[in-house]
Amino acid sequence: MTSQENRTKQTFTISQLAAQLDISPRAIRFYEEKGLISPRRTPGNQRIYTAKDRARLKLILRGKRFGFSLDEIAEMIGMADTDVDEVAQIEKSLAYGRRKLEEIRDRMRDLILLEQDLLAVQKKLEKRLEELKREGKP
Amino acid sequence: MTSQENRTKQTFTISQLAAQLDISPRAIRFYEEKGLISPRRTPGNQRIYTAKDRARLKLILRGKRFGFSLDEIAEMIGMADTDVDEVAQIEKSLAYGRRKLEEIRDRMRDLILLEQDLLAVQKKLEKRLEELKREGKP
DNA sequence: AGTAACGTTAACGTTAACGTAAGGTCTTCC
DNA sequence: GGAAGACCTTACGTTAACGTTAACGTTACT
Repeated sequence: MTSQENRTKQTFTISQLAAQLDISPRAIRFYEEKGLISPRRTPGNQRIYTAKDRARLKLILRGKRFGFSLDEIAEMIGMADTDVDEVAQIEKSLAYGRRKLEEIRDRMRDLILLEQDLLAVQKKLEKRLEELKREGKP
Repeated sequence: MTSQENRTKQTFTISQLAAQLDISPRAIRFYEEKGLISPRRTPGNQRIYTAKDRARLKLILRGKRFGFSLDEIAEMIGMADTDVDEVAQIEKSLAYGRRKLEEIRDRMRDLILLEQDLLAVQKKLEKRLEELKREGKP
């Protein structure tokens, strides 16, 4: 171990994290601008990300993959309106999160429907393909 | 039945459909520009939507809710590159659709993870809230 | 201590997915 | 048949989520 290497307190630079999560450093900085993460800094002002920060980023990306906007995600994880008092803010986030959980359950069902839709489309395409092939060489 | 009312061949105007699906007529026209739907027209050039068109729109909206872009959706349902020959196009769409189906299965798992993440966030928030309340009135 | 590789902010550019406004056409209903 | 209301196209505006320079500071290595 060179110096600052302590298996539990693994930290990353912005580009390391970006590579791991397959996004750009710019994207990560952008999420910070939006108030979704706030990593600590080195004395030289460079960002340092902990495993927790990484987990949060993964959550953000997951949310994104389901079409949630960054603003929505910000509310879900309770980092919005940091100017109001904390109790009110936390209660707001809790309520928001509960709504989003319901939404997620809806989406589960919806996802199944999407799957069925796509399966139906596939069947039709396969059928049409067979017809065309029969036409081609009868 | 007044005249053109044939329970199976229900048709809709653009604004009727928009209201049903809770989107704007402009959005529907936009999807058409993108090649996602192609409703028939009246002699006077107005769009008429069938139940099939409606189902397709629902599919589009479902796809959107999961973060698929309109271009991706276009490929999934087999309406892209209408200039190449049909067999090739259909095969392309089939392959694309299969990939997307896999993606959907991944997302199922992912959605469960997102749910767990959010539940974890909720627990933390609740805990923090209790702390704050204990502080407030000890 | 020099320098390559990486990091920082600031500011402008880009793209997808519509919104909106203008000006004209259809349909419907009296 | 004429006015209201819905529909049409065209075209420019808007917003979210980054991408892309530019101009400069920091870290790591030799």
